[in-house]
Amino acid sequence: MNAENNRDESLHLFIVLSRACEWVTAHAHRDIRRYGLNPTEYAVLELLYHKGSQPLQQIGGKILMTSGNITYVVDKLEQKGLVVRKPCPEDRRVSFAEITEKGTAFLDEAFPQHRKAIETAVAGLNAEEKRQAIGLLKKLGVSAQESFK
Amino acid sequence: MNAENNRDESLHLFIVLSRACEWVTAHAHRDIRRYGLNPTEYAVLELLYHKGSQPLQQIGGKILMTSGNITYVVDKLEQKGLVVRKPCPEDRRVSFAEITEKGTAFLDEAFPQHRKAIETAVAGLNAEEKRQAIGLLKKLGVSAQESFK
DNA sequence: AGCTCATATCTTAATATTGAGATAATCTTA
DNA sequence: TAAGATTATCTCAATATTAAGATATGAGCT
Repeated sequence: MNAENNRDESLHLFIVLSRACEWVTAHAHRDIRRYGLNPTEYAVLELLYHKGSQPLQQIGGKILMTSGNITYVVDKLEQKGLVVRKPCPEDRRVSFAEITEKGTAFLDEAFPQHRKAIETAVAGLNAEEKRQAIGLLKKLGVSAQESFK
Repeated sequence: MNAENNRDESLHLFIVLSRACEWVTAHAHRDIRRYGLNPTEYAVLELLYHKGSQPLQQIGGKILMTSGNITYVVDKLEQKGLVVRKPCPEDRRVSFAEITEKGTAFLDEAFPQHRKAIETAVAGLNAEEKRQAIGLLKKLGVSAQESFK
């Protein structure tokens, strides 16, 4: 393999990666809209549901988002009663976002449906192919993150 | 493998797919901003550069975007002198977007740099792994698109 | 304590994107 | 040919997101 082929493969990889992600995401977003949330709101809510309370800052790290947008999205979720802010006792600069009972009840209902939508979206790969894809994508994601200084 | 493991793998696949795409895209976007364009503008410009003039409608199909946004983005590119609208002689509802000389000269310069940025972003996989990933992602993307009725 | 630097959140204005629907041209088919 | 359906673009208001920087806290040092 020469340098030129390698070039082409890199771009090609980026294209098919983007496509696959767009279309699987299209399934996910369509599902989320049924719940009256936008994708960002859902992503934050699910993060809190699965990982517990988070400082706003860390939400931005886990879901790629600027700080201004985090504030905005958490405001929205707070208005809907799905999330509350809790001041951090050790560091008064820090606010935690915490899911409310209403938020938990909501995701208890919505999450299994959401999971089904994702299963449908990725049904084009069989179990072994999924396993392979996971391995390759994990490696790719980690290295791309690390080389993004 | 039972149904439950399969479930978990689907979600897991979606997560690593999203992550990989986010981080590779982060490289691409950072590169694009150096040129004074936003990612959508760049995507439209590159489409015209590589595939020639396109009806606005078809731009929306190739880059997932709503029609209102296509109008807006093509306006922006037109203001910057990188693109012009050309009416279609056969169907007067249709406008083509066409890249200008200035736009072509711009991408002659920018595209090789952009390609390098992508190469760096995906350098975590070797040639064989890229080949495998391309195969799996192509299959996944096509099936996700097809099942998104 | 006071100073400086780094960090976390928030504010605000500018920009980007969506969603609904208006407008106008083409196609279909009776 | 005329009516209705479809398609392509555009308009515009509402919403989402970014970018820059303001504010406030904490940590380390003297």
